[in-house]
Amino acid sequence: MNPVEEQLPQVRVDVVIFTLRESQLQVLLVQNKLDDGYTPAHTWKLPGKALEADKALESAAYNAVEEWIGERETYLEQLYTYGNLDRDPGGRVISVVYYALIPIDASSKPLPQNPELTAHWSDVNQLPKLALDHKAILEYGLRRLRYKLEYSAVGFQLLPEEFTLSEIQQTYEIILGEKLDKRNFRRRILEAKIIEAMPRRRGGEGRPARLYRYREDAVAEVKARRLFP
Amino acid sequence: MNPVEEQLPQVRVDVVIFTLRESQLQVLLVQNKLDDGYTPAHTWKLPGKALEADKALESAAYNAVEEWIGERETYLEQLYTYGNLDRDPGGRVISVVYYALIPIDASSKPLPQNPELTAHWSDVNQLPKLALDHKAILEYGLRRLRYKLEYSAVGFQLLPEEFTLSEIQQTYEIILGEKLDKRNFRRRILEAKIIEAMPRRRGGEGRPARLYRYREDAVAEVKARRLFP
DNA sequence: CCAAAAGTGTTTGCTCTACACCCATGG
DNA sequence: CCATGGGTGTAGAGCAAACACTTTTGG
Repeated sequence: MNPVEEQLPQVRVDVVIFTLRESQLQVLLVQNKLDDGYTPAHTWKLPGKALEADKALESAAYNAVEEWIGERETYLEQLYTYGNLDRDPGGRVISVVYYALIPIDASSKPLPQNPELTAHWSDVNQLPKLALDHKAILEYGLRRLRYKLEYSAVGFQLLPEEFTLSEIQQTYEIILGEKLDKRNFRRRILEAKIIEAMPRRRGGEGRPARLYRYREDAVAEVKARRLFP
Repeated sequence: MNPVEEQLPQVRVDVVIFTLRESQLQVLLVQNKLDDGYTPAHTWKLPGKALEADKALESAAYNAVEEWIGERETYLEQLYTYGNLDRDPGGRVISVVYYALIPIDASSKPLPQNPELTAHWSDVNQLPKLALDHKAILEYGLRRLRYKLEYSAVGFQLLPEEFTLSEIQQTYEIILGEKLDKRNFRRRILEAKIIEAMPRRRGGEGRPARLYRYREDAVAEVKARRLFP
C-alpha cells in the first residue's frame, strides 16, 4: 500500500430516495447483477457512487439522484456521514449520505437501465435484507423524514405541483402512519398560508376538489415546543 | 499527480467545542504560529486534524477534543460534512465537522501547549475573523445548539455534575440570549423529572441553594409542535 | 336518486404566560 | 439587621382536540 492510499480513505456519496407510490412511502434500492468479489450478486443496497475528485459533495448527490430519476430539481438534504472502520468489508469507506424526496408524478415513470445494477422501489415497511449498514442508514433517514414532516413543510416535496387538500392529508397520514382529523388539518394548513388555491378543480368520483399549490415564498417552519419556558 | 491522489480527496475532522466561561458561551479556536504556505501565521481556525487511515470518524473527533480539553467523556455530535470544491485553497478537502459540549469545570483549566498552534476560548458574540468557511460552520453549529437546547436536555452537558436550579436557568439564558421566568422555568424542569435533588446544598452569598443532578435515565426530548394536527 | 368524496364551526379542556412576595443564610 | 440570592402559587388568555352533517358531482 502506498502512503497516499494509506492516508486517504475512499469517500462515497449515497442517497436515500423517498417517494410516494401505491399509497405507500417507498425508497429506491439497487441490486448488483454480478458478484464483484466483496458482494454476492443480487445484494440490495442504497444507490450511490464513489466521489470523483472534481465533484462537490452535494453535486455528487444530485448526480446520484439524477442517474435513476432523470431529474435534478429534487429536494435534497444531507443526512449523516458514516465512517466506522469496519462498515465495509471491501476497505475503509466513508459514506456521506443524503436523502431526496421525489414527487409522485416523477417517480411513476419506469426506472432506467444500468449495465451493472437493477433498481426497484421498495415499501419502507417491507424492506429486503440490505448490505453493510444500509438498513441502519435507511431507518435513520426515515426517522429524520418523519420528524421533519411534523415541524416543516417537506411533505409538499412528495406531491405534484398541484394537489388537493385530501392528497396532502393522505401524504401526511401515510408517512406518519396515523389518521388525522380532516377539519383540524384543513384549518391549520389554510391558516398557515403556505398554499394557495388554484382556479381549477379536479374531477373524479364524488364532488370535485379544489386544487392548491405550494407557495414558494411560504415560511413553513414551526417553532419547536420548548422543553423549558 | 498520481491516480490515487486524484481520486481521493483529503478528509479532515474538525470540531466546534462549546463551553460556558465568564458567563458567556465560548468556543475554542486555534491559531497557527507559522505561515504554512497556504495560511499566514496567526490565522484563526476551528481545531481539527486530517483523518488517519486507522481511525473511525467519531473517534477522530473525540481525539481532536481530547487534544485540547484533556478529556474524552464529553458530549459529541456530528454537525455536518462540508465538501465544496473551493472551500480550501490548499486543495480538495472534505471536513466532517462535529460539535462538543464541555462542562464549566473541565473548561476552566488552562489550555495545553502545542508546538504549532495556540488555542484560545472566544466568546461566540465576539469572534475574530476566521479562515476558510469556518465562520459559516461555527454559525451553523451555534444555530444547531440553540435549536437543540429548546427541545432536548443538552444544556446539562455544559454544567458540572451537581448544579443549582439558578445555574441551569443561567445556562439557558446565556445560550438563548433571553431572560426566562424563574417560577415557570423551575416548575417545568421539575415536572419533567429529568433532574433529582441531592441531599447537599450550596452556600455562598444569600440563602443556600439546593443541589440537583441530571438523571441518566431521563427521557428528555419533547415532541416538536406540529405544523399540522 | 344513489354513491362517493369535498367541504364546513363550535365547544371544552388544557397549556402557557404573566406576575410579587417571603425565606434562609453570612457578614 | 441588612444584603443577597433562593424559593414559592394563581388567575386569565390563547391554543389544541374532539366531534357530524351538508354539498356537489357522476353514473
